[in-house]
Amino acid sequence: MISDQPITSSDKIFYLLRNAIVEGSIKHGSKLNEAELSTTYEVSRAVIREAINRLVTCHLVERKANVGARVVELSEHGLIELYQVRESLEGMAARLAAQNMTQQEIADLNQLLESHFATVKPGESYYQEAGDVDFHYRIILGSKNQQLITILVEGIYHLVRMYRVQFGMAGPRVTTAFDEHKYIAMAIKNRDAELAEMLMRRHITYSKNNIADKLSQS
Amino acid sequence: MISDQPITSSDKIFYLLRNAIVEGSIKHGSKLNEAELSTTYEVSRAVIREAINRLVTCHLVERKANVGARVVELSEHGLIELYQVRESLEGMAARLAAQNMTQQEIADLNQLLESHFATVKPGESYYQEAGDVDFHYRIILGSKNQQLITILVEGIYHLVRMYRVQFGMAGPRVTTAFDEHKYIAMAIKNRDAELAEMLMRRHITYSKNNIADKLSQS
DNA sequence: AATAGCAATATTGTCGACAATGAGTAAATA
DNA sequence: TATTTACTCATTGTCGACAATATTGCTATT
Repeated sequence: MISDQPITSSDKIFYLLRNAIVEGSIKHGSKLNEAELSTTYEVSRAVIREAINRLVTCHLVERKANVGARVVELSEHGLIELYQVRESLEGMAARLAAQNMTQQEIADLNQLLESHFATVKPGESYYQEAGDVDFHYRIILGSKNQQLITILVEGIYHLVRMYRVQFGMAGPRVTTAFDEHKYIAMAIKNRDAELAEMLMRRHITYSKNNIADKLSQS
Repeated sequence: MISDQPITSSDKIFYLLRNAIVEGSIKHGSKLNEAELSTTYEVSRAVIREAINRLVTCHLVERKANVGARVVELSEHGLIELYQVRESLEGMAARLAAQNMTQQEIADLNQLLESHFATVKPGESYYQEAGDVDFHYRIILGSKNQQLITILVEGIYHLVRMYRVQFGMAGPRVTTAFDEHKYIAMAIKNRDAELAEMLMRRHITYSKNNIADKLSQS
């Protein structure tokens, strides 16, 4: 799979801004001033506008006519909504993955889990961050449903990452999440679409509740 | 709910183009030439670009750097994928609607069904077109999940309509679809989220299969 | 002092021109 | 004749300036 790297100016600015927004160096809810960005990044306003439009496309930014663009607001309520959508879409992704992944892809998925099991120390948060995302991505791509892949990879997942980073969601749930992943992988291996969907939905519901608990404490 | 009408030039062009694409007067898969559109609609290329970007946002158009924008291609395979996503998202919408719709909204929903039942003659395709969409919209909005609403109303549904129009999907299934709607509404009225989701998923699966059968005949 | 209206300013929307890139064509070479 | 290469043309990307709109701050009036 050849990934076309950023050729155009707007591309670069888009990636820069997206990173800044996800990482929080541009705060959520803040306004994006075109002229200002234009001078700081040393490109024309047209480029900035183009980049902002692409940010709108992935739901990281909202724009009002004649008023301007703002980074989306983050809230506990918004996070719940996001996870409800994830539950629905990734459940379907798991179902389709059980039907459509090749034997090779399934083997790779299991190998990924084993390598994680080997390297991860209990209580370490590495797994949650990189490994978890990796696992979910493989299943999403394994669905082979382009519509689904686009919505999740280009739309939802940057928002998910934004919440993870800015709400500081790493923490425990490492080992339990690992087991959940294991069972999902097993269902896929058995080509049990029903079960794969159900387990994935439970997996996401669990982590939603886990997050909601944490937030209400703080 | 106050809907802000098209103020800006790009707005108008966006709506015009979207209509033309959905209705098929701009063919699926065809290229969008910026200069050409600019002269026919008598606006600058900037507003055309803006409009095209918004079409990209609702997945009706795809753009490649330095090459240009094309209307998405329609195919039987693409339609199946679309309906899988609908099944997943609208299932969740029905679940949430059962939890979140007000008593008033539920009453209105039932009244809508009754008025359809009164006016619709068997074999008439009116119901499929307007009534079906109306029913589904109410449930989507009833979910009260903004993320979900945006994805479906701004993204998926224009594509659905595009397939409906251009693949000529009206046909029968009127009366059976009506019954399915009735049972979904009942589940929502009883606040049975589980059942509402299940029935909605089945409803969409049925119509997917119905369409697939038709297409393979022709 | 509070508010309404108005003027000044800041910001976004739109425009036409130029630069950069891709696509198509014809000539040149093997 | 097939293939490569250089050139031309068509199309998209980027720019700075101007127009239209929203926001802000001031003044006047009650």
